[in-house]
Amino acid sequence: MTTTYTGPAPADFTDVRATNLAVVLDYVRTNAPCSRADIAASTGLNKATVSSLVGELIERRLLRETGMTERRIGRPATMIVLDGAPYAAIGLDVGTDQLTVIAVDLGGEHLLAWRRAFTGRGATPGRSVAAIAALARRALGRLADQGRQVLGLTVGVGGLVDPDGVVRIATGLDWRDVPLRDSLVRALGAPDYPVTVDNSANLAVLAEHRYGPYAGTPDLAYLTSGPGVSAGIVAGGRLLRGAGGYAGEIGHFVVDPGGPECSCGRRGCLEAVAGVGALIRRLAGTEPAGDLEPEVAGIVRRARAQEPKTLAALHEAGRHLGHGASLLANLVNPSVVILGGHYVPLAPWILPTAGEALDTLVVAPQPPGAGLVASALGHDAAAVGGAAAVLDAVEAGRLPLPTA
Amino acid sequence: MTTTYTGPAPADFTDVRATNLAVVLDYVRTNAPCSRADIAASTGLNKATVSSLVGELIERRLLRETGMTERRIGRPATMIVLDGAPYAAIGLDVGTDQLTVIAVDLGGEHLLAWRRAFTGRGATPGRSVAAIAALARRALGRLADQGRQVLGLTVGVGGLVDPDGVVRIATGLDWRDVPLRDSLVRALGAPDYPVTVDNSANLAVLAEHRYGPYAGTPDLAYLTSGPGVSAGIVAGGRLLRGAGGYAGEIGHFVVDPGGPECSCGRRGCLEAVAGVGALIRRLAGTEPAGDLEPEVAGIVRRARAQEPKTLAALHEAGRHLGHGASLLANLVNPSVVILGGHYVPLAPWILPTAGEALDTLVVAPQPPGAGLVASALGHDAAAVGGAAAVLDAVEAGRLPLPTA
DNA sequence: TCCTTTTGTTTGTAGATCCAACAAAACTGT
DNA sequence: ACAGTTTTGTTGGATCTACAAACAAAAGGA
Repeated sequence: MTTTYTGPAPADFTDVRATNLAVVLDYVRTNAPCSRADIAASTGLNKATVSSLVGELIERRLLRETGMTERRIGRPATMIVLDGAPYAAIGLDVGTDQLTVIAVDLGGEHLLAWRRAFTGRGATPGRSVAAIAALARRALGRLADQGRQVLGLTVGVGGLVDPDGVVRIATGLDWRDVPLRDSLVRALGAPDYPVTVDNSANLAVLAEHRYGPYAGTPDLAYLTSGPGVSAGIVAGGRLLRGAGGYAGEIGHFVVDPGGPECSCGRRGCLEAVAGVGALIRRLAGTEPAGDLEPEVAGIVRRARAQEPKTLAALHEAGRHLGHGASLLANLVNPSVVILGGHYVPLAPWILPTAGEALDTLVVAPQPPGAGLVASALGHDAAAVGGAAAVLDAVEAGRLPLPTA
Repeated sequence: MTTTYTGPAPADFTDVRATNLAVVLDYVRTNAPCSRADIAASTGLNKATVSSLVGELIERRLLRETGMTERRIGRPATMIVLDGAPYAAIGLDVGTDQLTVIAVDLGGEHLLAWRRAFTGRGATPGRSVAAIAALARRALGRLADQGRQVLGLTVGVGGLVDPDGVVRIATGLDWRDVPLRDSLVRALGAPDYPVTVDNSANLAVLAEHRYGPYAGTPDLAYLTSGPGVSAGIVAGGRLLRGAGGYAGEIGHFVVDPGGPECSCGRRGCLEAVAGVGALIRRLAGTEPAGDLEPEVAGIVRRARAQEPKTLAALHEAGRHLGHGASLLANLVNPSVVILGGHYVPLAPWILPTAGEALDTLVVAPQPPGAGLVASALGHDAAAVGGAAAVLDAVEAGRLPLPTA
């Protein structure tokens, strides 16, 4: 007899324990090194409870005591830090022209960061999946050599990804309905850690939410461009996924009905007027294929040289991007909209006009410092975000087994 | 010593209890009448635990046993239902031309539904607040006569409302920075139940989420028009508020750059091309002031008579509205976008073109039945949503005191 | 009349937090 | 040098809650 009740889930002692373990873990992550007394005072948990929680986390090798102590009056505190050694979280980003894999420990320290050339478009999905799995296996091997237990692997793809890890549409890769998660699970031999697939922009905003200058801000939006334009949104402290997992599709929002033609058949989509691919097409005259980075570097060079045509194109793209950002700002009201991906090197020329457009189009009163900023995390944001997603899951209660 | 830690909140036994009380309450609400055994079987809670929880809820007069029993083999069950008598939740919507107050019991049964003419524009905010308070007092008096305890009062306003209940901007009322919540609390004599203020569209989508045909769907968007156009979004089962509480501002999204002028100074805002106010201006030729309902009724009459100009205008408004809805669909990916407010009577002529526009503009694969629908809740949605907000708070743990 | 079935309570157990008291380990002052 | 102060972290007991299993209650069926 299957129950069809889908309302709120009942709670239980293990939930209380899991919640409080996560609270302690989160506190140590953001305030390390700290003492048990600090944790108790700041979180409101009882000292005895904190001792018990810290004890369990040490036993599970998530935390570690250091010999460090502060020179103060009173009994010296035994300081607690995250235990960097035993675990690793892996994020892997599938770009059109390269694969990026990043592994971090609990504290966010990079354990490895590899890039590999990759021909996303042109190869069959099967070959691409094999290449992705091969890179993942290499990273897994390295981490196994270090004696680390893998907490999870999250793969980012620029496209529509459903909750089962099937890539519905990824124009940059020419993929349709590719069951990436299942394929990877099979290729990696049905590992015991969770393997998930998500949209790259979703992962990038998770990276910002955990490691960026606005870390912990409950409402963030992230706007990025590979070949297309896509948004990731954190609202109320959680990733906004939507009913099918397809939230954040801003690329085909029409900002300029008379503008250039878009790959979707319409005219003046945000992607077509302010996407990095479109910028390259307009400024370099070449069809953007393969690695976009040198092309972007070329644009930066010409902008630095004050080339009028380049500056004008960037300013106009900025205006349109500000228009797109205003949509996010008005609909979701984030504390800040972060520009990422290839926009970051172009930010000095894009941001002024984009910020101006945003300010005139946003309805709500904006606190000072709100608005539009460039990401400080660099190109690996999506891969880092994949690792962040794994750590989010761990902190949400999926703790690794004790001494497993 | 103020703690500055803002991470996840520690849990406690009382949280477990509150959660499980809410689970039982929610189950009975959606499955009444039901027995203790039903609850245990469906929620997974232990029979003994359910007995304890139901006992407490009966003691607090939120549930009630009925004599009813089912004729089956085995010991007959004592059926449980929501206790309709002791409590009331009040929602009050402030329109430009009328006030609506609704009171419901725990089960959503309407206890009263009053409308009153109201001159929002023109009167000073002080006078308007006095009128709102007067209507609330009348409703409170009626409920007190019935011996009901008030669980809360939520007031909806069409405009930007910050988390403290200050109405930052409400163009329909000509308000700026009106501290409505504080004023009401004072006018009602600092009552012991919570008084809150929220955006009308936010409340309307809460009403849909609780009482509409899509009740319980975790991702919903609501698009409504008074004089302006505004959206309310439920994402991941929770209302999307944003950093400042200003989410859902879709009215000044530019859908037609060459279109008619908008009150905001730009051209072709969604509000200016598809707002009900703009429709009236175009079709009736009159400046929409005061009650919009008869004007809308006039448009419906002319549409029924197949008047070409009216039909064309509605179809065009529908196209633009579909464009606006596509933004919501692409950015937030709700299961469905619900058209509310004055759009409901116009839906037969708006929906076809709007749905068509939406379908061509939405990027994500849509499951059948998704898309655009007209609200089934009627004009009182925002007021009902105010009451729903109160009940949400109760079910989130703010249970009334036992025998208070 | 006895058995079966289902309901709801009772009784005891386990787990987790909290409180208060205490022990431990430093610094401080005479 | 030594007691007093201050802060840390642990220990034992009380409390609260959910759970499991046995049991009592109330019907229908044979």
